[in-house]
Amino acid sequence: MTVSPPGPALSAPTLDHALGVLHANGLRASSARRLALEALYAAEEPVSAERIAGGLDGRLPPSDLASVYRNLETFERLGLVRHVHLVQGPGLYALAARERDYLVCERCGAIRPLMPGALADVREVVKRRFGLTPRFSHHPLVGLCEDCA
Amino acid sequence: MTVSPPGPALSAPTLDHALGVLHANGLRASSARRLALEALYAAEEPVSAERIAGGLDGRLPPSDLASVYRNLETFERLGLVRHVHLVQGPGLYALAARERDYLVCERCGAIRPLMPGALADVREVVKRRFGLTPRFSHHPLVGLCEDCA
DNA sequence: ATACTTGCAAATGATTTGCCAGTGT
DNA sequence: ACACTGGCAAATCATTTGCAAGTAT
Repeated sequence: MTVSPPGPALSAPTLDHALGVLHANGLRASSARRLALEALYAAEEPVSAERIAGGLDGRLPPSDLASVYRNLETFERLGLVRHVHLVQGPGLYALAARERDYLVCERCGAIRPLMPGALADVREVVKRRFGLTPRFSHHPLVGLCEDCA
Repeated sequence: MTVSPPGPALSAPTLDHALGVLHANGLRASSARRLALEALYAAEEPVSAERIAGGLDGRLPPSDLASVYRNLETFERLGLVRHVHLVQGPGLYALAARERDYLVCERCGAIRPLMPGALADVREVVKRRFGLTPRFSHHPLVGLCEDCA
């Protein structure tokens, strides 16, 4: 067990770390996988599989969409990545370390990422009262924003 | 303005009432529309457009799926019907008077309809804190149930 | 060498759209 | 009559699956 190096290691392990996790699980570090991971590290916001396959609009070489989906699923299984359903449009993927809770307006589509913990008490109330633990990072809290209500 | 007759009028207006609303909006009481409404009145639980088109598994004559979707949209516009997205599977439709809030497990798909008001305080907290008014009757509260957590 | 992977095409599921013939009023 | 509707086929969008050819280890 090694000591984490300084830098963004804890909040968002490096690409090398991700490749290490793949290797540790008997999976290969193919160029397509490297590319998908690079895209995820490069993107500031959650991105769709389509945008990853498009090389983030040309910033990176393009790759096959079906493979991107397959690899994203693999990354999720390994705990490296998480995706969120923002109600309209495709699912969006981000590094697990960048996971966030979201609020979405069902009418205008406005998306609002929240600070970690902002919904902690809501989650706790729902869990205690109904035995269901909400994951607003996967299925956001949906409703009408002030402008649309 | 007439006085509501006794009976289930308020909680779930009759089929005749629904047809009256159509008429009052210059829309026709076609047989396809009658059928879709009959299915909605007959169904105990929210139903998919597909099931309505199938005549509720044969209980009623079948009709065209695309038309069912178009008519359900019309009914929603008139406030007669509401649909809910239960995360997996197609949208489910029910008479507006039968609208309910739902809890859904993202893993096993378990669906739990709630008593009216059960989430009133949660909705209120989210509204005050973030300006977003959740509609758990349209997009349920999603998370992990006790068995899956 | 030999699994694991990719890339491409085709299938899937839910819903929408175009269009013309049919029908309620 | 005449606009509103229905029915049917085709299109869309996001995602999945099958499979033969390619490639990391």
